[in-house]
Amino acid sequence: MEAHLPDMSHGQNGRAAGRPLINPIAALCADCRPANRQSPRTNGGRISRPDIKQQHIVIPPGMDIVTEGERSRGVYVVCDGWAVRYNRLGPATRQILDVLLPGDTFALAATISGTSQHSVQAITSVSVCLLNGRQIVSLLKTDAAFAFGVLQVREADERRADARLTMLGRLSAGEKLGYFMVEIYDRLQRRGMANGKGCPFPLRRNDVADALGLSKVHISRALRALRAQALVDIRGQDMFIPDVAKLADHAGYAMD
Amino acid sequence: MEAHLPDMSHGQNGRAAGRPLINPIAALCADCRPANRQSPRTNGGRISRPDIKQQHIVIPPGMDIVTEGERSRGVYVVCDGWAVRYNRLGPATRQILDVLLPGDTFALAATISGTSQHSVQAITSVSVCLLNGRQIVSLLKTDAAFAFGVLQVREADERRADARLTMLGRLSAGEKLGYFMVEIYDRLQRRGMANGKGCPFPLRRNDVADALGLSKVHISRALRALRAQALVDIRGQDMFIPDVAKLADHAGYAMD
DNA sequence: CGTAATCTTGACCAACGTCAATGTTCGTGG
DNA sequence: CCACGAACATTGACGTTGGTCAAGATTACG
Repeated sequence: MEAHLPDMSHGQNGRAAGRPLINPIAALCADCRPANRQSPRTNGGRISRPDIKQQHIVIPPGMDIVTEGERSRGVYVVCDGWAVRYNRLGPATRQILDVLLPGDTFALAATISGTSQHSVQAITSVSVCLLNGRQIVSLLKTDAAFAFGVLQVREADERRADARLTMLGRLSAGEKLGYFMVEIYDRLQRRGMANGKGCPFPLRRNDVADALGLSKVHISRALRALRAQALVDIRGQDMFIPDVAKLADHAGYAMD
Repeated sequence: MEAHLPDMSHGQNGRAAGRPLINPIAALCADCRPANRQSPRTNGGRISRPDIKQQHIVIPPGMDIVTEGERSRGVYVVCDGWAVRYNRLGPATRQILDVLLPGDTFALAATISGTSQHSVQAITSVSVCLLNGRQIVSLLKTDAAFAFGVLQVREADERRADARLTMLGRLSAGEKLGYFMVEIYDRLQRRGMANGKGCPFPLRRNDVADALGLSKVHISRALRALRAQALVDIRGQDMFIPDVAKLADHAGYAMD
């Protein structure tokens, strides 16, 4: 696999490449989110609006934060920990749609449409900030700059989703696994949550399998192959990537 | 496969189920789009804004309308014909991300971020309306109701993308094919472009293969199996679905 | 009517899934 | 500190799905 999957960067305008996109919804919770404190950039003077009611919740590992079909309780910001967004297809089958990392938001679509179309499960212990859905919607309907900022983040998410679809459709198991891991590494690295050689990785083999549409047994085999090529390794709750560029190249992941 | 994939409906609020979401961008081109004329519902009095410059273009089958990496030329509305949004992974490999039908829009993300991350190819002869990107962006930045409407459509698209990811990851070839066809039928039917038993289907086996991550040979085999079960048939440029509910059930597609 | 493109079919093969046995890790209580 | 059990991970053996190759059949179109 030589060709590269589409660019995953968050560059927001050709001229502003390199500046990460600020999520205006996550910014509402800037005071409570460690990942935010590290990038106190401009966001139109809208850091921390006291009029949006907030509620902090800590969810233990394995528990669902929102469930498919349930009525929206508001918009969530992940302050700490990892979660996954998933769909269930049967009692023993699920597809993980995305991994949610600190600084990500979820359940906006559910808030706009009324009910959630997917579940979100805590992988580690997760601390979230719940924002008042009604107020978010009214802000979106009246504040164009806010709505535009959210739309920008949405479009960037859509690119990531497109790239994930491409890799699910066309890569081999080993490439999928490499792609998945380097994508997570890259996202964490941009948030200052990775060092040059690795980052946390609390997902189980089963979770990885559910994200890539493979069996957990095959994840073991594919990982062994990647390990043998010194592309990536998982030890305990952490992943190590000896040469990020090499892994990205192997998986067709465009870094910048 | 008994369980259903997530609901694809465009119901915009629990209370407003059944009313299709209006795409505010497509509405700017209401006067030129057949599919729009059939649903002259309220969209805040914003039907047809003469101040957004428009240009009509007809693209012959097989030609790219936008190309990955190229600078945005504006936002497009499909007035007539079919196109596909895709990523190329090599000279002989591509992944189709979505099928674009009359009434759909594309290249908004490219307009917001500067360059396009994917290509769009005409399947049939396609007639599009090109809207001025700068003016769309300035409208998004100043008109909150407009931006909110676009965000709503985006969220609905994201649901469809989530469901597609789920099916790509977890369904068998036959289920994927059934899902793909009934999804297209459903989308056309909502736009009044299908009768009770079928609809146009100008895609080649190769296109279907590229959309589902399968080989074109296997598409033939899977189609034969579906045909044998009287679930769906393709004859020439049209598809026929004897029993839509039965096919939807087979593929785990949630109709309403 | 002839040529090119597309579609179908069969034969064969590689990738991945499933099952089941064995290792490993980690938390818990003695 | 050690013993135990539960959850998770790895490995091997084997079956199935879907890919590849190549040869006809069909369709579209000049």
